[in-house]
Amino acid sequence: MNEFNFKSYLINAAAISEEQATELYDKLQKKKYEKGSILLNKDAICSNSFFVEKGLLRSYRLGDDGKEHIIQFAPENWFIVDRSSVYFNDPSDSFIEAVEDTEVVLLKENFFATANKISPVFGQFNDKLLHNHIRQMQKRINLLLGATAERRYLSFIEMYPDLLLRVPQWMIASYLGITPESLSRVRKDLAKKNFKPSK
Amino acid sequence: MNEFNFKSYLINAAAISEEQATELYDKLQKKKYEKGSILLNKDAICSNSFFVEKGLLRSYRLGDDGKEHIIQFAPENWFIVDRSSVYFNDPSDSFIEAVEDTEVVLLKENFFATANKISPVFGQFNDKLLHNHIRQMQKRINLLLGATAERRYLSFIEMYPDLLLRVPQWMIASYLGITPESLSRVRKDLAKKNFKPSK
DNA sequence: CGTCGAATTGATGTCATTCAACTACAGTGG
DNA sequence: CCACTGTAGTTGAATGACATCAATTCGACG
Repeated sequence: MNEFNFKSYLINAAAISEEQATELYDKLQKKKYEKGSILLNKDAICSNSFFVEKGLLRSYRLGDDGKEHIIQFAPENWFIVDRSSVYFNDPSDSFIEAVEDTEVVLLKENFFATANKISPVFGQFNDKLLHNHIRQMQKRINLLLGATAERRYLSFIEMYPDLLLRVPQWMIASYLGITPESLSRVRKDLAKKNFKPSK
Repeated sequence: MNEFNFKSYLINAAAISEEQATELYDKLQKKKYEKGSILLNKDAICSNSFFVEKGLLRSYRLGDDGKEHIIQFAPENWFIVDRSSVYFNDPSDSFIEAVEDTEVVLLKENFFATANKISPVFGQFNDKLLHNHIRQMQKRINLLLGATAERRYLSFIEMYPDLLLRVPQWMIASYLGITPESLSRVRKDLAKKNFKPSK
């Protein structure tokens, strides 16, 4: 059993009883992916959410300029999914890929909808996830609208300190919307200014 | 009765029966705001959603640089709300302001939750609104990550052609994350390239 | 008619990109 | 075990996109 398994997540974060969580969890499909493998391809219809029990995923898309833009990272205890694709049944415009060897729980598109019939707690919890997602996206928009590369990077460190050590620098740059070269220079400047991300 | 009233919106967009819609609608509070008035202040807790029946609202926040960044426009038939503030009971970090004289329907924070008890259709509809919101935000993030000022502007025209004529240019610039001067130049270039936004 | 904010234009500055070269290092196969 | 290769990261110089600052024009409204 993993340190971060979906069952204890349900109990703790979603306030679901241990019996219900156990019953649900045992029915769910688990899967392992090797580093570098693709969990969702562009143009496919996303029919699962993934809950990460171990490892690290990322979702990204190709911009009109042909460059990768990283949408989200998902380390342990996070969900990742193309919600638009799931909900609207649209072909996805993004990829999901394993950054490390990763173990996930697969949640079919209707997981929360059907679980909601067992207990309304699930519906409420999904609602909470949606709102968290919106809040997080809004923060990101705020940063992209106003902040310099340096402030975006600092805010990234603050929000995802654990990822710093696990994600290659060029992916962080891609997430921030800058080039790897620029990020390298930002880091150099910060070092000069005597900044240490406690690593 | 307005051309765009919440009642017909409920019937058409939310697939709610005419009787239920009528019953609900008559209980709801309506309000008028003059151009320039503030519907929600920063640091206040947002306790309403607003549905615009007539006029135009915008929400915006002040960046760390002290500049306004526009988060959203809401013309007729749109909702506007600081969802994070409503859902998490956080003080809002944004403002909502009337760009034109505007008539709104006020939806208390628990409108959909309580309406859900009348019919699950309301819950489903709110879910749809949340997913639409997420999809729209994702599009915006994609643009901010990759696109030049010009492509952002073109995409704005495509998505909100009606707003072009109603919103002052500096607000569009603010929404796009560029300065009014830059937008002016972008437009000049487009004009030279013989581009006409069919106006 | 005079005032004020919106929009345009020009000159200049700044931040980030681009392109290219170079280093460091991990993985591969001889 | 060592050379070979490819990818990540760094650095420099030139370029480009957008910002800033300042001056001017335009148009709405009292």
